[in-house]
Amino acid sequence: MTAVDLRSPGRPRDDTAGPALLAAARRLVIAHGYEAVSVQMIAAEAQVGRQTLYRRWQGKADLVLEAFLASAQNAELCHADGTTEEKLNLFLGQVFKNLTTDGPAIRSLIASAQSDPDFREIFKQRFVQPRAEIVANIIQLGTARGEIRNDTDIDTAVTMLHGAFWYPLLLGETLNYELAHRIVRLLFEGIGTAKETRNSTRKN
Amino acid sequence: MTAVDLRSPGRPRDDTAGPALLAAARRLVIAHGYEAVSVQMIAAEAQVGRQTLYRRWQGKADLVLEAFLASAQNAELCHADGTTEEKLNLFLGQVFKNLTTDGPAIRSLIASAQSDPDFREIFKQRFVQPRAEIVANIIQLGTARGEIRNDTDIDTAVTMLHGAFWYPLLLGETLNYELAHRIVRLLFEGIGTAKETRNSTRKN
Amino acid sequence: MTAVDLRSPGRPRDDTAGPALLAAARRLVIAHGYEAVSVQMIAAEAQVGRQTLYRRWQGKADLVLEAFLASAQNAELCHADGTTEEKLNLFLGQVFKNLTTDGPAIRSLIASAQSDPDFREIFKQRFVQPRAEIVANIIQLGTARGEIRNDTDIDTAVTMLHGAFWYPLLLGETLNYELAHRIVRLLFEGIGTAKETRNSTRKN
Amino acid sequence: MTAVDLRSPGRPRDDTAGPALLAAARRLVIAHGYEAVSVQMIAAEAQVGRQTLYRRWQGKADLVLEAFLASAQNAELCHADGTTEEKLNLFLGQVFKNLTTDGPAIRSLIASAQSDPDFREIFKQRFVQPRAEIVANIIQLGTARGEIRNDTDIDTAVTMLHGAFWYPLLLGETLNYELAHRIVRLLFEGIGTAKETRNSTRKN
DNA sequence: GTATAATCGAGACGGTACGTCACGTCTTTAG
DNA sequence: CTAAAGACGTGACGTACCGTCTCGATTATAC
Repeated sequence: MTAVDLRSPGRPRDDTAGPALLAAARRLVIAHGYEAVSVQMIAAEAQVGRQTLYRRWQGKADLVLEAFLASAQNAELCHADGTTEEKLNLFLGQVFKNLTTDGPAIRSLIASAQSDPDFREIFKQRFVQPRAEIVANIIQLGTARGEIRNDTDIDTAVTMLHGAFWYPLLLGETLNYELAHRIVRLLFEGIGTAKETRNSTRKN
Repeated sequence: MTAVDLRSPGRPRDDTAGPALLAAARRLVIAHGYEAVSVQMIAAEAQVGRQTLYRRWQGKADLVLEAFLASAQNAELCHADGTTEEKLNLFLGQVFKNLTTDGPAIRSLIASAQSDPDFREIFKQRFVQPRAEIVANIIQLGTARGEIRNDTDIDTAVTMLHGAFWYPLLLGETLNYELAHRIVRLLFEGIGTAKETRNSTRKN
Repeated sequence: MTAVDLRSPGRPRDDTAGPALLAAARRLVIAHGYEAVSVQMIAAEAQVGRQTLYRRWQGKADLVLEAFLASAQNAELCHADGTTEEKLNLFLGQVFKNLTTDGPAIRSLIASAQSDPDFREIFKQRFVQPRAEIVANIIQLGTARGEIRNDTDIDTAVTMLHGAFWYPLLLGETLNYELAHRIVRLLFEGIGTAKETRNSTRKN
Repeated sequence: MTAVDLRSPGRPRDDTAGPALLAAARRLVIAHGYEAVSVQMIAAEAQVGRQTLYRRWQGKADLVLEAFLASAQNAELCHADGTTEEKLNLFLGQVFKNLTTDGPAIRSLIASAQSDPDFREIFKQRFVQPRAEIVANIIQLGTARGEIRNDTDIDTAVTMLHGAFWYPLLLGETLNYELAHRIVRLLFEGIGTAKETRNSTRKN
């Protein structure tokens, strides 16, 4: 009774309002795209007052971002067995699957992210970083198992792997399993013929 | 001599107005970002009527896109001599250099591109495609010269190379020569150890 | 008691905004004329957002009309004593007095009214009709009192009396008491000499 | 050849352009109303450049006014025989007939006239005055013939007669022969009963 | 109980930018 | 020098959102 009750007086917030807004935002942005959706529409869809939204988020961008971060959260797992190549295939395949539904919306997001550095930072931390770490882990494990060259530049590899799907995503091209496999394949093999010259050229 | 005179009647368009608008748009968007710049401001900066802008472009997005497309146009051909790797390094280096100044603005652009499929298509055709072809050519030439494996999946290679800079660009990370080199290096070498197994696995 | 609370939810309209807009409109239109006054100016003069204006009226015409309708509203009374002729004199005199200040603005109004049938209808209902009824009442009372011929065509009489001031008003001529008296006089006497022939000519 | 040729050099004005513009203006204003017709439309309808219009008139109002003044010119003189009452009936009937077609357009005109004093003056001189004189003449002749009381206030009578049709015209009501007759009748008879008291009341 | 206080939906508020329209002027080539 | 054509700068229009504010009503704790 003493320290327990720190709740402020007054009517407590409606716990259903937040989730309802997130869901509404997701639905509408997927349906019509970020720009075409107004704060008004989201609040109406959630059957909530507009002020209730502003009480919880800074504005549209803030809300919509969270709506999709939440949805992308479940990109965990991937601690599957199999070779490193198989694991990367699996990872990329899953990412592609998610982006098939959310793609346009995610595009909308990264769009808005461009106009706001803070937004971009949050986006990186909560959306990009986790995925980068998964890939980094897979690759690192691969080097330990001898499937990945142990002088591999992991950061760059991660960058390329992700770029390989961000790029077509942003251009509105379809992401399918076949592309995923081709990307992973290429990443493993490289395009060069002169494999043995590597050590010498690497010097400088 | 008869065929010479195809000019339409009426006062000809002011040839300085278009470039002035493009330049003004570039300047302002670089300075303040896409969202913060209004059509009014651009017209005023260009010392031109607002209607003159609408006579040449659909709206702000259209104009600003072209402003940066034009600036990127001079990504000249890279018919430099040297090995394929050197050429790719050079290409990527140049792209990075351009993006160092225009990066934020380009980000603004691709942002807006997301909300409009038509816009995205134009963006692809005029900004992405030309660069993709340059890289494709370089690689193709490389296969002929034996520097690139002749079973290389060129499309995927191009995708990866571009993704490799779009990705950090959109995340607001710095693009420098060192990254360019690392990307090209990795693309050549691949990350896999089992180079000899390639032909067998490639079968399916 | 339950029926008392019919107020709609949401923030109530600012009761000062409407009158402020009307007053601003009146002031500006009198000062500069209808055409020279923009919606922007009126809103600014009233220290009110432009949208607040559009929330209450269809547009400039609508607002300005009401601004002058309101000002003319106080043309009620006239339930003065006296003979019918004195009452008509009083009525017409009052109308003239009002039009002396508002004349130019009213002209602006009826001007715009011509281009919009809806506008014209409103104008009739709220500006013309009430006055017509006042006059009709005065005349009807006059017939009961034996001051007006009981076979008088009241509608036509009303039309003539009003036309008698609309006409000079629209032509920009001054309206004074003397004119008012002359009109009423003429209306009473008629211009014909052969008063007794009336019944016979009336037949056809 | 010497003194004869005072014509200025260069291409001569196209004499058909002016009339074509007037006709086009009349047609369009009758069809759509003054406000809805743009200078552009008139020029296009007349198959003439826009500048050609501005070379001959100040602007739309100027042109349209002349277009209808010209059309009204043929309000021929009504030197018909018959009693004064018959003549006034005939005159008013003709005016009403003209206004049946041109009414809406004339309304548009007087509308615009309100915003421009010069315009209004021209309108009065060329449209109103001639008709006023016709009526004045008829009445004057009537007094000579003993059909009109010789102490009649002619100016006021003229004003009332014209107001009697301007008023319903501006309110968009139909003008027909029956109304014309009722107006003339009322004007002759007056509405008062006490005809014999006239001379005494007239004193003051 | 009765304050006090924060929440809720609703909607008006002052702003700002948008894209359209018409204006009257200016600038071409052709006659 | 005029003609047709049409681009030019200007400025008002009405619409759409933005983020804030102000209501009455509701729902909790605190006295």
